[in-house]
Parts: sequence; C-alpha cells; structure tokens
Amino acid sequence: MARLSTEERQKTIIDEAINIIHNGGYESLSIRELAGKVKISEPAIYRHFLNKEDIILGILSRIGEFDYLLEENLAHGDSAVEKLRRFIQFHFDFLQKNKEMTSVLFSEDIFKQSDILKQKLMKIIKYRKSLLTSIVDQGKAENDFKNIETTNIVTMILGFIRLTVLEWRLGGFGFNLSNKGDKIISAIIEMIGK
Amino acid sequence: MARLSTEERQKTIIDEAINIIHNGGYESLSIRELAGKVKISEPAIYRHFLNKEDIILGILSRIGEFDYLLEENLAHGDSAVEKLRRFIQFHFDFLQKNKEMTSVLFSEDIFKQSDILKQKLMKIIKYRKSLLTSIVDQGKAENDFKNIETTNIVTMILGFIRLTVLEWRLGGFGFNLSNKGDKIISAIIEMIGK
DNA sequence: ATATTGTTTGTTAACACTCACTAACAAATA
DNA sequence: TATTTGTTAGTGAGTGTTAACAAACAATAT
Repeated sequence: MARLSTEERQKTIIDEAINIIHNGGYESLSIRELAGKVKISEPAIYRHFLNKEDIILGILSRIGEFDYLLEENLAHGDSAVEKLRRFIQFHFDFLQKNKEMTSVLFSEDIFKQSDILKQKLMKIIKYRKSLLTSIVDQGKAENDFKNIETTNIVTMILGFIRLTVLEWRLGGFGFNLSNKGDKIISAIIEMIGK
Repeated sequence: MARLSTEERQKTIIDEAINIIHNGGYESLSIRELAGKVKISEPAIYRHFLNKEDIILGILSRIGEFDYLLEENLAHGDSAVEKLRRFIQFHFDFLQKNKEMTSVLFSEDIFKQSDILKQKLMKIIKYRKSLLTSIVDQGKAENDFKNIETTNIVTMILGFIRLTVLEWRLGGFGFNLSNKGDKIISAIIEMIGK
C-alpha cells in the first residue's frame, strides 16, 4: 500500500471525502467508506487527521482556496461591472470543472454540528459577502448601479447564484453552467444597472 | 401514557420531528430521540409510520400545506405586483411565526436519500416555481415588469428569499423577518419593475 | 558501504455506542 | 370480544475511535 507522506495522504483523503459527499450526500461520509475509497485502513485515516471534524475542517479549507482564487481573478477586473461579471463567471466556470464542489461550496446547511465548524463557515460566508459588497459599492460610486441598498443587491446576487447552482445539481448537471453565465450576468445588469 | 388516536399521534410525531431538525439538524433526527420527545417508546413510533422515510414524507406534506396556504393567499391579490408582494410577505410572516419550518421549507439539500423523497421534493420545487412563474408572466403582460427572461426573474426572487431566510436562521433569528418584507419587496420591484 | 536507531505510515482486532427496526406481550378502547 | 395503541427486550448492522504491533523510511554510528 504505497506509503505516502502525510501531506500527500491528507490531500487524497480530502479529495475522496468531497467525492463521497458529491455522490451520496453528507450523511454517507463515514470513516469506513472514506478509508475504503482511499484504499487504506480506517485507523490509518487517524494518522493524518485528529478526528472526523478535522476532516471536515479540511474540506472547508478547500472552500477557502476557492475564495482565494476568486479574489485573485477579481483583481484583473477594472470596472465594477467587469468585476461582477468575473465574480459570477468564475463561480460557474469553477463549478463546471469541479462538479464535486457543488455539494460543499454552499454547505451552510450541511456542516453545522460543532461550534468550530459553524464559526469557520460563518467566516467563509462573511468573506464572500464582503467581496461582493465592495464590488457593488464601487458600482454605485461609478454611477453604474442603481441606488438600492447594497446588502439587498448582494443577497440577491448570491441567492441567484446559489439557487442556479442548486437547480443545476438537482437536475443532474443537465446543462452547461458556464454557458449560462452570460445570460445571467446580463439579466442581473438589467436589474441593477442604470 | 395517554393513548392518542393514530391521527393525533402522527401529528405530534411530525411536529417533534420538525422541532428536532430545527434544533439539531437533520442528522440528529433519530427514532430514539423522536420517541423520547414524543414521550412514547420507539416501537410505538412504528404503530403510526411504516419507517423513517415515511416520517420524512410526513414532513414534506407539511411543506405541501404551506404551499397550499400560500396559493390561497395569492388568490386575494389582484395585480401581479400585489401578488408578488403577497408571495414574499407570506413567506416571511409564516416563517416568523413558525421558525422551526425554516430548516425544512427549503430542504432540497437535506432530504435526498431515496428516490421517493427526491421525487416528492422535485414536485414541491416545481410547484412553487410555477406559482411564481405565472405571477411574473402576468406582470409582464400588465407591462409592469421588465422584459427579462421569466425563469431568470423567478430564480432571482426565489434565491433572494432563500438566502435571506438562511442568513436569518444562521444569525439565530436575530431580527424580525416580517418587518424586512417591505424593504425587500420594494428592492425587488426596483430591480424588475419598469 | 553497512548496521543501528528512531520516527512515520501502515496493519489487524476490538471497543463502546448508536442506528432503524421487530417479536412478543399487555392494557386501553370500541 | 376484537382492534388499536402502547410496552419491554433484543436484533444485526453501522458508527467513530483506540490499542498493539509491523513494515517502510531517514539519519546516524561504525
């Protein structure tokens, strides 16, 4: 059973954990199943993670990585409109290429057992909101967006993205999400643009 | 242990099941916990429901009842704008009075074990979408709404409501949801109104 | 170069506990 | 008396986790 370094093994474990949730939902994520997919014994899992909660924290870190890539991408945008376009398109492109992540990227409903997880989740949500909030504020300053309360615009856009992704997933990924980006972006611009 | 008719007992069981999910999440809904809260023995649960899935079907029926009340309320509306106002306000008023229902009303993420549950959920989602779709189409016909693709408007509004409720819940119901109705409604009207 | 040592990554076997659910029987109600 | 609603006791299967031990590897001493 080819020994791997803890770093490498941790990565494969998190990968498989996300895949298991993707295929069978969170309740199907057991140490037994996880060990089976990684092809090591159950106790070996505990060489690389303290406990199950620690594994879920690892999954949440993946979400953090997404947010990091997202912010990096936004920096290449100039106007608020362009940044908003990037914000939405980046979500769709990423999820089209990483379908497994649809189950965990908006996981507020799933991971809420322990306070530690709750707090980490809250941090992620707040961060993503703050990204979008600054874009919307910029758009208002540039006089491109309507003068609707920023929080409402932010909640609207995030809610729109979330539900679009959820419906995409429930429908078995039956259409190309990336391709829907343009239409949804222009719909949103029609709603909040001046 | 005061005997109850099956009808009455079923109601209390579903009530408690929803409360358990409300307080501890879906994964904390066990027959043991449920029987404890209802104050009967575990096997007694099976006098009134075939199995656990049957209990969850009972919960989904409650969601169906909500949708029925919602449609009834909409009928009192005249214009599309008024119906839309009712659609949103009814959600918020209902959830303000029935906080336990926040955990199950948008439960697409939670109940997806069996195909039966999946199908029943799909039915509920489609029905709610169809309600809103006809409102939006009416608003377009009355020339009150912008000519944005109906599906996009519907997804936007439902996504907006969903995320607003989710944030309300994650924040421990820290504000009055009913009171937020007016502001959110006028924000939406500003976005999609002509 | 080779043997020795300590650390890391793996194993098998078992732990106590919870899960949904059933068999057999008792009491309440019609 | 027959049916319905409850009980106690127990099923097999699954849960996360640990103890005890073995093999692979890296660093050091001969």
